[in-house]
Amino acid sequence: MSLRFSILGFLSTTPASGYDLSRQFSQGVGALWEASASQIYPELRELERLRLIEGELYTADRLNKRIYRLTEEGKRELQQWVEADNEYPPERDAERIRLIFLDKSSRETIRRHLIRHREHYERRLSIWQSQHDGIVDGTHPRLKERLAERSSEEHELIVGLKRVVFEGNMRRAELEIQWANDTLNWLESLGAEKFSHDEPTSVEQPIKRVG
Amino acid sequence: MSLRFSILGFLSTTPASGYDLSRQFSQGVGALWEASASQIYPELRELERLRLIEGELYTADRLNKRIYRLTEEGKRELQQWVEADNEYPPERDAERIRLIFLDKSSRETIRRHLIRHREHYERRLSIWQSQHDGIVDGTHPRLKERLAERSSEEHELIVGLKRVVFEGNMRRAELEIQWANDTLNWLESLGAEKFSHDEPTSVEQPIKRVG
DNA sequence: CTGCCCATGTAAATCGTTACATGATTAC
DNA sequence: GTAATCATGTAACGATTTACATGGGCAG
Repeated sequence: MSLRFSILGFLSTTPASGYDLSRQFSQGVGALWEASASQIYPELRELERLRLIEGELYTADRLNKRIYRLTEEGKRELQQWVEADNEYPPERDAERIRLIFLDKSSRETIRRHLIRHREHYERRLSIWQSQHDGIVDGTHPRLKERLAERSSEEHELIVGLKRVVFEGNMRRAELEIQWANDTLNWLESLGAEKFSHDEPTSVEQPIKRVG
Repeated sequence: MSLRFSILGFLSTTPASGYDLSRQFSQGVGALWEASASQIYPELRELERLRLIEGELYTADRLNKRIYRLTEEGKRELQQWVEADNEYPPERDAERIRLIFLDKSSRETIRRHLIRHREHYERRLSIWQSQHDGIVDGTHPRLKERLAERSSEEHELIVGLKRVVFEGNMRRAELEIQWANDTLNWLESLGAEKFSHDEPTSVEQPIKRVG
């Protein structure tokens, strides 16, 4: 159900077309919830059928697009969902499973995994960082819209909630990067000569010079 | 495919029945990869069909159970998978989405979410902590088995990999707990009197006394 | 006139959850 | 005897991915 409410959440700030949403769910909103176009279009139909959103055909720019907006019922359903207790997903971490069973592989292979792990979270960090920055410096376009229709005493809470969310995610990414570095250091510190079926190195492949 | 290889990984240490596996995937292994019995039994059949595992009927204790063990082909497939680059799952975080849109709710509701978040990770922490402890103090039964059939020079790496995995997860949990506390403090620090549509209080529900 | 972005989808397959079903053994 | 645990599943549903399909508008 979370895709449903992520869409409602987005539309609670501003109306949008399916295409707008599919771009947002692979970029902006995608920093917290990713979804593909082929998921979004059918969900929009279903949401309209349930009268939680209403679509209006928009032909002003000569393109046939449907712009969806929240209904009052949609607002109520969204509000109910955001307040409800979250059900945390089951733990499923493929990279940890790989590491657990990487004990028959070369140091170099383990190193590669840790480096890729670090790189993955460096990319994540930069995404979350840029979202965060847009929020605190006031350039985030939908946040602006959202603030515009709320009283100024509310602004600190509205901005603050979004800020702490992205700060939390940045801390997650930083942690993964640090952990990967710590683990790389630990790996280095292990006796380097012992059982290296670490690919054929210069030891295995001496350059034979004929005198 | 990760369930498949999590099962192969488990069986690479010790043979087990479907029932053994389904208990493990909701307890021990479940600390990294959770799965239900209804997922595991069909997957075991498929793995047997692919000749990656072999089942043997075991009736010694008067119960009809099938004990599965890895085939040589299964070992090779597992090794290949653990070394392969991990595909990180798309970002999908329902609790973050809720927080982002909780800006129309009372402080008390937001507080409740943060407290439940902290509690969730406190439970996770205790699970990961106990796995970790079993690994470093040498009481983890399957780790013992795994070490028994490997040379003693390998032991430091084998134990170390499992240790760093659970240390990493503990650090994740600790981070979430700290973040939740920081965010609770921030929430407290916000002017407490402003716009509290903090549940219907005595202000909204004055007791009307007929004179 | 070609390729890219806008715009909207469908179909098949995979993966996972929830609910249900069944029977045997063991502990109280 | 009855409840818990052992042991193995099936069926229906829901969520997601991947691949494919189609057509209009716009810039070089």
